Amino acid sequence: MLQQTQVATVIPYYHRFLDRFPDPRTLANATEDEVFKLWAGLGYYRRARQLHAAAKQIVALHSGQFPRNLDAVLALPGVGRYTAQAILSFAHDDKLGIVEANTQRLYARLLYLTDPLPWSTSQKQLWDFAERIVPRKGCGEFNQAMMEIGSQLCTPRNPNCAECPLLPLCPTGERQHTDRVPAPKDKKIITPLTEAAILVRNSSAQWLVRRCKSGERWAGLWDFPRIDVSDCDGELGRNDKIQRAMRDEFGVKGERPTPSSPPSAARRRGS
DNA sequence: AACACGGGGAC
DNA sequence: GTCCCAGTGTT
Repeated sequence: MLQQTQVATVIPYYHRFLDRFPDPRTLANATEDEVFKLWAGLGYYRRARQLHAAAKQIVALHSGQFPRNLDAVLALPGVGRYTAQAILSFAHDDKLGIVEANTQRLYARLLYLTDPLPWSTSQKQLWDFAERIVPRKGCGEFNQAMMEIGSQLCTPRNPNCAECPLLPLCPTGERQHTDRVPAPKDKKIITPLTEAAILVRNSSAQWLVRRCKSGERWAGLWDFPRIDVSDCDGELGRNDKIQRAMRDEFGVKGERPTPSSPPSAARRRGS
């Protein structure tokens, strides 16, 4: 859950999830639908599917006991080097380093690493550093302490170098170069997109939904019929494309607006 | 190496 | 608005 998601956001989901799925076997026996239900709203839904698959793998290959060995943990779906080494260092104090958002930024500054962080050469330097600095004992606590310094003091903007115990060891902080190390990421280009969602309800208050196709956003998830109308010019063009999509893509015969039928709010808006 | 994946927090 | 978040898997 914590992959690319802030701790404070995760906490309520985490409690509800563990309440329902307290161990790998319970999770493995659940349906995907129920797993998704407790994940809904968190985003990155692939993680839910992978966690479910990981639970099944733990039952199938490890008798329902979470594996103790690095290669076995790394082989779980959705578990990469960071997650595997975090788990084993926290849970068993294995002597393993970690690089994630917080320690990546902190270690880049301690190394005065000016290369872009996505470069494989940068990643290697960060992981080598992470593995080199961990103590033989108390490694898990050390890793979490580094993450805490990264998140509470060594922040992306305006880090609190004055209160940082590592300032004497930090060339970036000493030179006040925290605004250029690590190197700022390339600006993300946003492509404008306008979509229409079509809400169809029958007399039993059931709503029409569909499963998103692969290659499409939210592939495999359920959604209202939804189409890209970015290329449409004005309400008439949009409604026309929506009508066609309803018929051709979704096989639904839309009720044609007639002058006699009272115009709904949705129709007026062209939604 | 670059990209997709999601929703929200912080400023 | 903009940047970023306890990354991973795929292309």
